[in-house]
Amino acid sequence: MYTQAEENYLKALFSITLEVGNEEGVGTNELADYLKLTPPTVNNMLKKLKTKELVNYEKYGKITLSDSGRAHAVYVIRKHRLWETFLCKKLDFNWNAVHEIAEQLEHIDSPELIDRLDKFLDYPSFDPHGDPIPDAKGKIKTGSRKLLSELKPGAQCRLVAVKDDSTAFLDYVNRLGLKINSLIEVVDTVDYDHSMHIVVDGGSHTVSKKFTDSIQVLAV
Amino acid sequence: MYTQAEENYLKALFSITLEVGNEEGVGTNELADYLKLTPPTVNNMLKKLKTKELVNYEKYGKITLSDSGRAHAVYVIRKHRLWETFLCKKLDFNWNAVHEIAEQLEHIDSPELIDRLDKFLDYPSFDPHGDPIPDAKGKIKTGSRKLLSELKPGAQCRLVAVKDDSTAFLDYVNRLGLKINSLIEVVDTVDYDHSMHIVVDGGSHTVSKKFTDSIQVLAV
DNA sequence: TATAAAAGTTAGATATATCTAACAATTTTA
DNA sequence: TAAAATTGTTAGATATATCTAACTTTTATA
Repeated sequence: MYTQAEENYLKALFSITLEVGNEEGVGTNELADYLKLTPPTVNNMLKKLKTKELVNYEKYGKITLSDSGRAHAVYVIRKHRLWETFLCKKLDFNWNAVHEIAEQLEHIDSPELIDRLDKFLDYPSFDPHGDPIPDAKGKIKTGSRKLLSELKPGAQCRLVAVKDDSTAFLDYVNRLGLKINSLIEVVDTVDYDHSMHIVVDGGSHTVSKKFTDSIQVLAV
Repeated sequence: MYTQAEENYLKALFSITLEVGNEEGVGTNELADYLKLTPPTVNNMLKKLKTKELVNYEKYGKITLSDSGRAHAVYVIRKHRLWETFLCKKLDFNWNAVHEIAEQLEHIDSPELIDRLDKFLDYPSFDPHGDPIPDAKGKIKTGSRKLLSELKPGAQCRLVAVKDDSTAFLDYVNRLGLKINSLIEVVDTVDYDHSMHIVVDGGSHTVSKKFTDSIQVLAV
């Protein structure tokens, strides 16, 4: 099986590729930066991951995940997001307090445990942050995720994730009554500064472009 | 905090002391045997645990837990047993299938997680094997645990644990309809071979001394 | 295109937790 | 009580995952 360190590298490679849309691969320094490790450490581990055929990598070249590497990365993400969902839905943790615990839980090695947890949570498709949870076959529901700022007047959507972790931002989100899965209606936009009129839970608000850029939604 | 290895040593020391009733302390080889490690490995770790003041230990002497060592050992046992309870009660695992997974989960480091899990499970006092779960203050419900074979006719008790892991035995236990917390009534005993007449769930059975020696109960 | 900057690698050290082989102390027993 | 058996320790090796310092290759730029 895979060590915790190995799983962290696989997950990091998968995430960087997604976030940066980095098709051609990831660099050693970039990965080191992301994992908060030094480049030689990463270089070292890369050799190991290569002999295990989890990554494609040549000296001085870019790093990509192999098929088996990607499959396991997706499984680690599945574990992480299922545990986050458990922590929030069942243990009443606040959704912004679960990440660190899930970082530990995601390395527990028991496929049966994960399948049963999935069932116990009623096969959720999204975690408390609105990120999709890969299913048992590794399939990830993509949907048409957009930023709230991209929507036109008249559009309806549901909040699936936020892209800002600051307390100020999260407090504001809460104050507006926004939660995961909240229905948001775009009433109007202001051309001048791209601020937006939205309706949430019957309440009407005007929010800035800065704000709508940090809200990820799924069109209804 | 404590590493997984350290937690395993602490737990082992606590368990050996309990099981063997070993008041004066544990030997290096004994501990090595229990943990399935070599004596030098244990010797090495002991030095480390001593500098951390988790054990009392002098060269060639017996090993005992310090107060802080014992406190943490109890906490690890609390974590382990709460997770086992979760796996059985919530995820429908069979009670003899949860140990290995709990061995992993017990090392997750988050006191808040454990407190919330405890609450979620409604503050259980016993795990699925009938072993007591230390409470948040480290207090362990002792009760008057006995073997079923020690009881006299007329006595009533509840099953808290079994001392045999064989399939044959467990199948028999199931066939009798015995579960954790089952009420058992001792009707009669046969002097000749110490077999016992018991009533479980309205059903009457005659069981051998060999059997009643493997059933731990708590008097009602 | 030559040089400077950035990115990547190698070599060697450290910490943890384990091992085997050899040796030392303690305990048992003949 | 001396020899044998058991128990415990030391020394040195291995594997994993990390680091720093020094060096090399690639890329950017003047």
